[in-house]
Amino acid sequence: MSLDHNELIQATLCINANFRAVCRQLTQFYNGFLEPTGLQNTQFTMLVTIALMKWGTIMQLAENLQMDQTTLTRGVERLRQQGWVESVPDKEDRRVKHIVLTEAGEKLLKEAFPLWQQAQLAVQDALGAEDAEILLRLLDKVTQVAHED
Amino acid sequence: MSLDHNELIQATLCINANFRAVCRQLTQFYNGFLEPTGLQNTQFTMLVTIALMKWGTIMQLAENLQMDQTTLTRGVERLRQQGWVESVPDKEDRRVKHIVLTEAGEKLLKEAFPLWQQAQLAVQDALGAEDAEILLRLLDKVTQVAHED
DNA sequence: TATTTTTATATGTATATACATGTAAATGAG
DNA sequence: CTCATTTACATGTATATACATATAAAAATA
Repeated sequence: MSLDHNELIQATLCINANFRAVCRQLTQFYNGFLEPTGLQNTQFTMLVTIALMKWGTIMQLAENLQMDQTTLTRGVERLRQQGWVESVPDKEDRRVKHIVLTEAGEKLLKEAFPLWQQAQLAVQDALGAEDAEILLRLLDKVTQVAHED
Repeated sequence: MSLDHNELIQATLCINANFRAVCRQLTQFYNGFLEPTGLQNTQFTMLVTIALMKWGTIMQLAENLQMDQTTLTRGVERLRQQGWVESVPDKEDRRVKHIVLTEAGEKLLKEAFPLWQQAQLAVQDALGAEDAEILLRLLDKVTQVAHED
C-alpha cells in the first residue's frame, strides 16, 4: 500500500519545502543585483559579518551566521583566494585564525552595498513595512522552533 | 573609504540572508526526523511530487518544484540510483522521460510520511495556526516579488 | 524536403551546505 | 609534569543548487 492522495497533498504543504522554494527565488533575485560585483549574496553577507567583527575567528563567524564551521572554513577560503579577506594567525593561540577584510575587500563591499540595497528595498517595498516586520518576526519564531527540539 | 557601521548593520538585516539562515535550521530539523529513512527533506519532496504527477517529466517536475531543470536531472538521478524511481522513455517523443515511483519508492514514502508529519506538526504547533497561515501567505508574497522584476 | 529553430534532457563547472572525521594545539586531571 | 580531554580549524565526502553550454530530437519554416 502506498500513500493516499490526501497525504500526498498534505506533504506538498511542507513548510520546509515552501521555505526552500522561496529561498531559491529570493537568492536568485538578490544575486541578480549583485552580479556586477561577482559576489553571491552569501559572500556579501560573509564579508559584512567579517567587517563588523573586525578580528573574528572562523568559529565566531559560524556562530554569528548560524552556519556549520566547515561551511565557513571553505567559504572564507574562497574569499581569501579572491583577495577580499586575509587570515591572520593569533599570536597566543596557534589554532586560531582571525579573518579580516583586505583593502580590496573593503572596496568591493563599498561597491556592492548599493546594489544589495536595491534588492532589499525592492523586496521591502513590495512587502510593505508592516508585512516585512511580521515576516522577520515569524522568521525568528521559526528559528526558535527548529532549535527547541 | 569603506562602509560605515550603520550600513554594515543595515546589511545584516538582509531579508535573503535571514531567510537562508532560517532555511538551514529548518532543513536540519526536518532532516533529523527523516533520518531513519535515509531521505533528505528535499528528496522526500521530490518523491511526493513524482507520486502526485504519476507520469511527469523532468521539465514538469522542475516547473512544479520551482527548481532549475539541471538540479532536477541530478536529483532524480540520485533517486533512481537508490531504486526509488524509474525513468520511462516516452513512446512518441524520444527526448522525453517520465519519472515514476518504484514499489521500493512507494514503500519508502509510506515509511517517511509519518516522520515528516512529526516535523511538520512540531513546527505548526509551535507557530500556532494563525501564524502558520500568515507565514505561508507571506512566503507566497515574497515569491511574487522575486518574480516581478 | 532541407534547414533553422525550439525543446527536453544532460554535462561541465562552481558555490553552498553539513556530517563525520582528522590534526594540531591548548587545557585540565592526576 | 604527563596523559586525557577539549577546542579550533581542515579534509573527505555527499547532497543541493544554478548557470552556461552541449546534444539530440521535434517542430517550424523556407
